[in-house]
Order: sequence, then structure tokens, then C-alpha cells
Amino acid sequence: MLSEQPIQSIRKTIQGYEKEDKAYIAVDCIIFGFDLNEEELKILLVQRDFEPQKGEWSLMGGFLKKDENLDEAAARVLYQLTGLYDIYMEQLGVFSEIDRDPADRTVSIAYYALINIIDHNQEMVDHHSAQWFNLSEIPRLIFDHNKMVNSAIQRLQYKASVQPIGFELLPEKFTMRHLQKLYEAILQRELDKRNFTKKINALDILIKLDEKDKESSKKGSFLYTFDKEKYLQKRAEGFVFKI
Amino acid sequence: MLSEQPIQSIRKTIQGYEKEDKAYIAVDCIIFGFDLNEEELKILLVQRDFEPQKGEWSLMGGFLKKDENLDEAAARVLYQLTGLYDIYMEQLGVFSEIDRDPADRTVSIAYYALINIIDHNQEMVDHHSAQWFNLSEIPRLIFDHNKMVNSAIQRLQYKASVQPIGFELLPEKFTMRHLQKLYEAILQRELDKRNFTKKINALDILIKLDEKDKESSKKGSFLYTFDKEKYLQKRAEGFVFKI
DNA sequence: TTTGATAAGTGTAAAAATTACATTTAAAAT
DNA sequence: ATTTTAAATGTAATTTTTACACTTATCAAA
Repeated sequence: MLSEQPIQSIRKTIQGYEKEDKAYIAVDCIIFGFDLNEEELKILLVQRDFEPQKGEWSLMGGFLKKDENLDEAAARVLYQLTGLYDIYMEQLGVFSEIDRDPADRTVSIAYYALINIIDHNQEMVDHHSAQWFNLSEIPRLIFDHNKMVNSAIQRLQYKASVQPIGFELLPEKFTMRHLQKLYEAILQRELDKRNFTKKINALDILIKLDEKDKESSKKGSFLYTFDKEKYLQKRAEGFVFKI
Repeated sequence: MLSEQPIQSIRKTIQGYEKEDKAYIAVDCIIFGFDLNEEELKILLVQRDFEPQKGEWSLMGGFLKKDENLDEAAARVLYQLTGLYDIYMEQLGVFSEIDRDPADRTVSIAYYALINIIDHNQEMVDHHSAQWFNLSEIPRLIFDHNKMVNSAIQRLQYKASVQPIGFELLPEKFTMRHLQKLYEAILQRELDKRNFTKKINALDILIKLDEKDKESSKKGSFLYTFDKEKYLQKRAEGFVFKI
């Protein structure tokens, strides 16, 4: 059998894959943030300030380097724009149409990130001419970036309903209203307040603090935090998050 | 603003991305088939017959070429092994650890395919020393292929429960039992026969034929086909498949 | 022709989950 | 004291899911 193998099969394994084509590998990030004042879910876009397509909006991106894997590249790209690290990110998928990038054959891997919107470094964001956009007001983006955004929204809707990742978009302490408005923004439908509270309380993964948020009303509303320890414990015992 | 841009940003756009690293891009396929006799879900693996790692099991793979996108590359790789085309395939994700392939920096995109197991070209399969393995008996695979397989099983479990892709694994005509055993194999749990039938009938997307399959019992059991037209019609009207 | 064997086919009741819906309460401002 | 504002809270109806067992059609063997 071995003697029948074409020589390049052996070359492939031992010396590399010289006969194959290479391509550039990019990473593009859909960065989600939740604006607590407007109660709107937003994404952070950068404006190209060089030709061609100067002035057009784009996802923040970068190229995969020799010495990093894709998760690392995505984290690096996010850091470059926001100054944030240790952020929840998830790979969405690969976009590989031949001419998606007119400059050169590049396949791009889309990632989405969930950040607490007030944490980002405003200077770095300004430096990239970046801006937050409501989901309903996303402009036309370069290349196939609108497809990536749509894919990210879909994935977020699914993921947020089966894993407690919504908290990544909120500050450490939040009110029940914040949480509900967040899920309404993600799922793009209104939720019943009493049923929502009931469901969240039944999950039993929040800690109700003694503290109140007095911003929104005279009465004030109690603040909560996500009890990650408890969630992990429960999950280990077979509990599944579901909203 | 333009004048402040570093020169390579302009070069990038106009001439390509010379300063960036390139990599090989591979595609690996998790090929699922459902064995109606054994009532087992299986995947098709190929055996490396060249050094190094000769004799080890692997997913069928190939490299992305200049003139094709990843979906096309995946379809080509599937065709090379099975002789099948126009097959349901879905991208799973990218595997990009730096040293995942010892021969050269290669990122691989995993795809899974669902085929009617009796359709494949046995000669082509034999030619690649390929073999079907039960999900519970997957051997150790090269590189990160075991991770890919696990990821595929998870994705299939999710996808098959929210989209009618199970039929891709069955022949044109199948019995209610076939369908139930298939879902049991995918979901890896037993289902109640009466509840299952009730649920499937409620979906109202199958056509019950006058024909019976007499293989399995004296009485014989009615054959069904998936009514794709009807499903697409219903989906357009807001119906969502759910098992 | 009767009997036995085999898997197919079928319904109902209990439990759980989801939905719809309106009033009272706390606190600040006037 | 009165007004204003959003927070907090429970119940009943509906829908969905689950558990569960006997009859039927057909062939093969006695």
C-alpha cells in the first residue's frame, strides 16, 4: 500500500503542503453592548478612514498571526478597539466567498463579543472612529459584514435563551427591569413582567441585594447579581438554564 | 485624515495584504449515516495509509482551493469519498490551534454531512480504506478530529430538534419506527412510541403511503415520505418544526 | 384450521409549563 | 396630606408534556 501512495502524500505530511493554496485569515468582531438608559441593544462599528470605501462602516477586524489561534486573534482585535480583555466571545463561523474581499483572497472568521457597554475605553474607540448603533439602525457595511451581523444576532438570540450569557451585557449589579429589558432587546419581543420575574426567580441563580437602584423611580428597585458559583454548581448537577 | 493613515493601510486595500501571514485552509467532514438494520447512527472514517500516523483513523479532508468557497470545498471532499453530491452539509466551526497539524500551520473548518447510508459508492469508500463506526465506538482520531466529531454530534442533536433534517439520513420511504429509532439515535435517549407518533402526526409534514414495509413484522408497517413542499409552505406561514 | 409469535397501531388521564391579566406598595416631590 | 412614579406581587385558564397497556394484522408452525 505504502509504495502505491503518490509521492506528494508523503511530502505533505513530512514537509508541509507546498502544492496547496494558502489564504489570508481574518477575524471580524460583532461587539454587542446594552445601553441601560435607552434600553437598547447596540453593536460597535468602526468607520474606514482610508480608500477605497472610505467613510463606510465596518466590523472591527484583523488578521490571524502565525503565533496565535483564532480565539486569541479575536481577543486581540477586541482589545485593540475597546481596551477590554477577558471578555465573553464566541466563534460564529467562516465567511469564505472567493471575492468577498476585493483586495485579496481572505477568509474571515466572525466572532461576537458581549461587553458591559460602560467599560470600554472611550479614547481607543474614538481613535478608530467607532460608534454604537442600535440593532434596528445598522448601516450598510463593507464586504459581507451585514451577513455576519445578522448571523450574530441570530446566534445571540439562541445562546442567550439556553445559557446565562445575558449577564455579560449588564453591570455587576442590575435590577429586574434591566434584565427584562435586556432580554426583550435580545429576543426582539415584549415579555410579561410578572411571568419574567417568576421565571428568573425559579431559576434561582441570582442574589438579591439589600441595595436599591433609585435612578428609575421614587420607590427604587432592588439590585441583583448573577451568582455564577451557584449556577456552575447547579449545572454540574444537571440543571439547564432556559429562558 | 487620509494623510495620517500609515502607508500600508492603503497598500492593503489596493495591492493586498503582503505584510500579513497566510495559512493553509483545510476542510474536514463528519459524515453521518443511519444504519436501518442495526438502528445505529454511524460516521464514516478513513484510515491513513501513509506515514506518519499510518493506520490511524481520520476524518475525510482536503484543502480549500483558490477558486472555490468552503461550502464547495466541503462538497468536493464529500464527493471524493462517497460519490454523492447535493447533500445536506453544514459548517460547524474552525479549529485553529497553532500546532494542531504538525506538518504545517493549517486551520481546518469542520463540516458535517447527512447521507442516506445505502447511497454511497462502495468502491470509492473502499478505495480510501473507509469504514463506518457507531457513535459509541469512535476510535482515537488524528489531530483534533475527535473534538470535531463531538462538536458535530452536539450540533446535530440541536439542529435535528429544530429543523427537519433527520429525513436526510433516511431513504425516501421510511416507517414511523425508522424515524423514531433515528431520533433516538441522534438524541441518545429513548422515546415513547405513542407520544412520538402523536407529535410527528401533529406536525403534519409527512405523507402516509398505501405501501407497507414487510421486513420488520408479519403485520407490516406503513411507509411515509417527508412532504418537503408542505413543510416549506408551512414554514413560510410561521410554522416552526420542533421535536 | 387453529394457535402462537411478532411488531404495529392506537387513547386517555395526570402533571407540568405557559400564558393572560390588575391591584397594592414604597418613597419622593409638591 | 396629596400626588406621582415605577416596583412588587398571585391566581386561574390553557396548553404542552408525560406516563402508561391493550388490540390488531399477518405469517408460520403445529
